[in-house]
Amino acid sequence: MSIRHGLLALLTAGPRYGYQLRAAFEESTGATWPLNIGQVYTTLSRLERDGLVRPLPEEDGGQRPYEITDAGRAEVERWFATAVTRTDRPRDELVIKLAIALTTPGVDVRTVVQTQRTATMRTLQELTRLKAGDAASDLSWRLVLDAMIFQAEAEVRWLDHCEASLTRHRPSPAAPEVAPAGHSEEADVS
Amino acid sequence: MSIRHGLLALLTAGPRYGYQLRAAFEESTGATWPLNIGQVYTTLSRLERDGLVRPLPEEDGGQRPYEITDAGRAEVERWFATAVTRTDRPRDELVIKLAIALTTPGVDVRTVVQTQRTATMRTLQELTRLKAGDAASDLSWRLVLDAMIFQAEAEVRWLDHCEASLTRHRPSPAAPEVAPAGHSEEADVS
DNA sequence: CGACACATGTAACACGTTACATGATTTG
DNA sequence: CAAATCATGTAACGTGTTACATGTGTCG
Repeated sequence: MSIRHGLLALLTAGPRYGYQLRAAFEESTGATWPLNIGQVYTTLSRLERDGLVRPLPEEDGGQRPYEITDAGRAEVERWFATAVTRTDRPRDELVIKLAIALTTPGVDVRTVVQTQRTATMRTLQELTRLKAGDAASDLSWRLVLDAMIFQAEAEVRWLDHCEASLTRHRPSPAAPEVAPAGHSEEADVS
Repeated sequence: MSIRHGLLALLTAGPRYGYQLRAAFEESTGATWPLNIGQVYTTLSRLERDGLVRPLPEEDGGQRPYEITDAGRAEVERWFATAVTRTDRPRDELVIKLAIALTTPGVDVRTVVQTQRTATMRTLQELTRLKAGDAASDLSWRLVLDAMIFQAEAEVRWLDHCEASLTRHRPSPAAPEVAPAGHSEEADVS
C-alpha cells in the first residue's frame, strides 16, 4: 500500500497527471525504488475506483490530471496519523531464510550468513559513497538514504550476532584450516 | 517469495503435507508472521505448477504429502547461496511515508515522526518482554526475535536522526508551549 | 525526416491474503 | 453425541510488476 498512499498524498498538493506523479514520487524517495510508469496508471485507476481521486478534463497537451477527493484527503490524513506497526510489514526474506536454514539439514548456515554479510557490507559501502556524492540533494532523499544505511548497519550487527549465537550453541562442524573472513566476533560498523 | 522458498526449503528434509509445513514454518519463524493455512495450499499448487514439488499418493488419513523435485532442490540451493540484495526488498512504507510527508504541504512531519517513535518504542518493549519470557525456545525463533529488535532499534535511531535533521534544516513552526515528548535529541536505546 | 522524450493506457501475471466449504478424527 | 482439532482445497480479491501498443511534440 506504499505506492497507493504515496501517490494519493502527492495529490494533496494539487492536481497532477501520471508523469508528474512519477517524477514527484522519485524526487522524494530517490532512485532507491524506481517507479514504473505503468504502475502509476494502474494505481490511479484503482484510486478512482475507490473514490479517492477524480479525473479532470483532458488538457490540450493530452495530459489527464487527477484531483484528490474529500474521501482521499481523509485517507491521507489517516495514513499520516497512523504509525506503521510490525504486523503490517511484509515478511522479511532474509530473516526467514536464516531461520529456516537453521532447521534444514545439509545447509551450512555459516556460509549463508557470511555470503549475506559480504553483500550487505558492499551495499553499505555503495550507500556511503552515494551519500558523500549527493550531498546537495533534497532533504527527503538524504533521509531515505540514511534509512537504508541504518537498516544495513543493523543487518550487519544482526548477522554477527547470529554467527556468535551459532558458535555458542553449535560447535564448528570441522576445524577451519583458513580463517574464513577478516572480521572479529563483535564487529565495528560505525 | 519468502513463503514460496521457505516451504520449498522445508521439503528438503523429506515429504510433508500442508499442516505439517505450516507447523514447521511457524516453529522456525515463530509467531511473528502467522501463516494462514490456505496460503500453504495455494503455494503448494504453484510450486507443483512450476515443477518444484510433486504430490505423493494420498495417505490413509487423507493427508497429501508433497515431495521436492530435483529442480526444487536446485532452487533451494540457489536460494541459500544468493544474498538478499537491496533491490529485491519491498518498498519500506515508513520511509516512503516520511519522505513524502516532507514534500507535502500541511503535514506536520514532526508529529508523524513522534507518533511512529512512540509506536516503535512500544513494539520494542513488547519484543524485549517476549525475549525475556521465551528464553527456552528454539535458536531460530530467538534469532528472529533478535532481528525484530535490531530493526526496531535502528528505526528509533533513524527517527531521532530525522528529527535532528528537521530541526537543523527547518525552524520549529511555532514556539512549543509544552515539551512534546520526554526524550533527548540523541536518544539512548541500548 | 528520424530519433527521442513525453504521455497514456491495457493486458497479463506474480505473490500474498482471506473467506468459505468440506470432510475425517479425536475427545469430553 | 457434540465440539474441537486436524486436514484439504477453492474462489475471489488486493497490490505490485512488466510488457506492449499507441500517440504527441520537439529538436537536430
